Amino acid sequence: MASPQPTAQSTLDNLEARWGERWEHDGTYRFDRTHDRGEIYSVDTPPPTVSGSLHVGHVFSYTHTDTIARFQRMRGRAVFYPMGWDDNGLPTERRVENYFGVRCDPSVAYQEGFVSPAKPAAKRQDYIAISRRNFIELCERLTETDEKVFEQVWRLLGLSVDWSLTYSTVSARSQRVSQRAFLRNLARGEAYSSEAPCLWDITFQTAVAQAELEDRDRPGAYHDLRFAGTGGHGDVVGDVIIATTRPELVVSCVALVAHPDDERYQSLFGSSVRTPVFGVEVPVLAHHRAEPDKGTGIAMVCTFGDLADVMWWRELELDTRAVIGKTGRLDAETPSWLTTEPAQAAYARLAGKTIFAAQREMVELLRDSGDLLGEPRPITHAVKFYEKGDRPLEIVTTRQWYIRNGGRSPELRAELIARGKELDWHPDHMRHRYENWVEGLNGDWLVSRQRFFGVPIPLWYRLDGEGCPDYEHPIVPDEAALPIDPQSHVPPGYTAQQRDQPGGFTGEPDIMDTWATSSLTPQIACGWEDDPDLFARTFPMDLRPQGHDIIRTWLFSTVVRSHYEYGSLPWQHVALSGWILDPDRKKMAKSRGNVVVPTEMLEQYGADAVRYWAASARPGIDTAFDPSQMKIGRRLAVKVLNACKFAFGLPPARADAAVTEAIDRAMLAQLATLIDDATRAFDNYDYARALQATEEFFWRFCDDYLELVKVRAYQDGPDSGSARAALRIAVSVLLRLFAPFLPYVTEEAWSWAQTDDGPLLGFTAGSIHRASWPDGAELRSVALLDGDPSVLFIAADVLRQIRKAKSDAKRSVRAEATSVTVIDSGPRIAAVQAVLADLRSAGNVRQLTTVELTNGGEATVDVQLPETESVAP
RNA sequence: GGGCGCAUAGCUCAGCGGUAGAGCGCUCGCCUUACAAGCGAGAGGUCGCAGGUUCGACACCUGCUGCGCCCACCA
Repeated sequence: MASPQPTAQSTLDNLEARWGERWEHDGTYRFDRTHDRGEIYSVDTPPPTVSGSLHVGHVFSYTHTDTIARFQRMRGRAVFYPMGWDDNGLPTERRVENYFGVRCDPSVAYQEGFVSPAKPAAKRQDYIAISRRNFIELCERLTETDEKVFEQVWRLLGLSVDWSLTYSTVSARSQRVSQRAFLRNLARGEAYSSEAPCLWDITFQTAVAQAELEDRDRPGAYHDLRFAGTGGHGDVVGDVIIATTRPELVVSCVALVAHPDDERYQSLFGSSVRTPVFGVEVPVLAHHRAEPDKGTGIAMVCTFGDLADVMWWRELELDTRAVIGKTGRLDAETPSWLTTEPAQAAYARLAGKTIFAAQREMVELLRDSGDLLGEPRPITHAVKFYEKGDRPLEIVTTRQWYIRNGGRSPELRAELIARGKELDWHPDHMRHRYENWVEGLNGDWLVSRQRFFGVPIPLWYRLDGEGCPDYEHPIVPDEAALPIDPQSHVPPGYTAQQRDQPGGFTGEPDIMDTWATSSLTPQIACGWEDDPDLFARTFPMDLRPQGHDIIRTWLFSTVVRSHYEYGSLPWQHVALSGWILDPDRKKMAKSRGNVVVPTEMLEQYGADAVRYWAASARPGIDTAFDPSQMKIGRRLAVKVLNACKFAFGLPPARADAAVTEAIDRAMLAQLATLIDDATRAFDNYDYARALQATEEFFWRFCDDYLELVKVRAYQDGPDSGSARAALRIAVSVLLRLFAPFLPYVTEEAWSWAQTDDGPLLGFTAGSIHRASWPDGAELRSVALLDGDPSVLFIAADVLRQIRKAKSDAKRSVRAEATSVTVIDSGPRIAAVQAVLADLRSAGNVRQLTTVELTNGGEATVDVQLPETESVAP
């Protein structure tokens, strides 16, 4: 065994910088693409959104993935572990706007060499309007610097990614993949465009998808409104009272709907009533989705107040009377269906107003007309919001692009649920969220966004003689020409002069939703079409790590795209990480202001310590941010260095030294079991259990085994070789078991060995992270372990009794015991006999005797300490 | 309304048919030739509640309670 190097250190100082540089230089984590698919382990790393800074939650979940990647690498797999940057989409746009004080206005001309203001304007409305091209240039500039910062954090944390594989979702290659996949969806009829009501965010001026919605409780009020009967269907027809939270939408009312079995409204079905204030005649209809318990049991259907309205509008084939536009204001022009002078006058008071203002005005109108019964009754109700927005969504009819996802097809839905069942979920119960989501889909996936920074939808439309686009037959680019921007590229067979001219063409203005591109990360990372050889070796991938909050978005959409393109899953395993909660158990989020900056944490505790904290959390479990766990991790890391310093400081073992002593063999037998446990846990993606088992063994190893054999290993006796050989094996194995969690200290200690013992038991040259994962069966076979593991437990028990006696007497642990008598059953006495010398030296016992119990009796350890001399009070 | 998860020591969490575990915190000790940023010892729990299965239940089953999350067309 080598003597300790002069550089051997027992602190964590500077390990990250030193080894980080070395790993980069040696290409320790470089992917070797010469392997076949079966020898490769490929990871579909989540590309973090590059719009600000990483936070503790990132550090947490990416560590989980890294432990698995490191385990697989040590198991001999060629690990394909890329990093991606999600620098495409709304978060980036927002950050660029605020960072530079600009906003994108497609009507503004491009400005060569645009320089942003030194300091952004204080108010959003004062931001400088710039062209789309200028805006995108700023997006690219900012994401580039953000990505450098992110990479530094990941390197410091010790992620074993191959940085040569890095991709970004807005790169030309990603755009090509995204557009190609979309065009193939289109060609197969999986993508289509449609003019239809969709959820619209009036702040961001874009349509949003079902997966991006969230409910928020908002105050509202029921307004009881009277609809006047029109008569003409018999004298029983009278007034109808409806309750609504959206009185401003009375002008958009197209029907009243009640349940077919609701006795209160039976006589009204088939008749019509007049809307208050406007006097528009609307039918009273029956539909089974109306709920007698809600409001007055009869609903005002408007185009469109909520998704229920859309459903009734579609199923009952109602008129369309929309007045709310994309800006969230009521149309300035008087709607055509208001034919009477009083109705037009009333609308004039609403025209052009925001929804909020229009509601106040409308309530006044209703009050004046006497159609508002009583006062509005305040309630709290759930309202749909875009998850990134802060104003309620409206429903606006627009032309949008969709990808079929089963929302309108039970057959497709069943196929996608079946895909979910094929997938190995870690933890398993997370599969319910997937099934829940797919079963609850109520429409196809809306992928077009009316934004600027993203992947353009690669289509043009022919314009007829009047300049109207032919949306049914888009002009499709050749795949070889991708990526294209229909706003600047000209379709084949046209000239630039024909853009937006009658008889010419127009480019699709929309971009794709960010999920439409990130749903293709396996294709992007694995080089779909661009590098068929790489693709064949890495796809379908092995692992998708991600947060459980994006099952409905990222996970599901990736499954959809792969299902279409390959008829298979994109990966076999998905590992879900939980969230980091602050100490109050709230989700840590930038908006809450409770975010801890990862770099500070890494500097304060060290990367290994932070990784220890992260890896202690069971897969999928939300975990409180807890610096005390990092302190424990730091302690563990220091302890590993110190234990190794001790082991390497011993005189070298002879090359042929055999493990002969019972206690040494017992320790190795336990070690073999530990290897089995840790390996099984890792194979099941339970890194936390592997860490816990290893850590538990390690502390016992230090406290008991090391103490027991220390003296024997130091001295040059006939049985010293056994202890030294066993220690060497144990240190080598433990370092490797810890390596996925504590890459820095294990690498440091591994470097002290300086020799190459061969792959099985000892140390191998080069990085520990390229060493082979230990194998319990091999350890047993090579070390010929017929050892009885209980010998170590029994010896540790007796040692504990000796320590307790000294502790009770307030003596030092090293204080001499004049005599110790172990009284116990036969087998245990035999074990004690086998380790007598070690027990005597570890306990500093002058005379150790054993007494075998017969006929029951109590097992005890009797410890005699010398009389104390004068003890000062 | 539907689904999922959780409930074990003061705190954070393991365990899971066979006499309740770890770390932190707390108490009392100890300079011990790897480690005082360390080491040793100790106190502390009717394992949410109620039934059931079993020779035996913290663990398995049923119901309940509380907390959290996911989903839902929320007039």
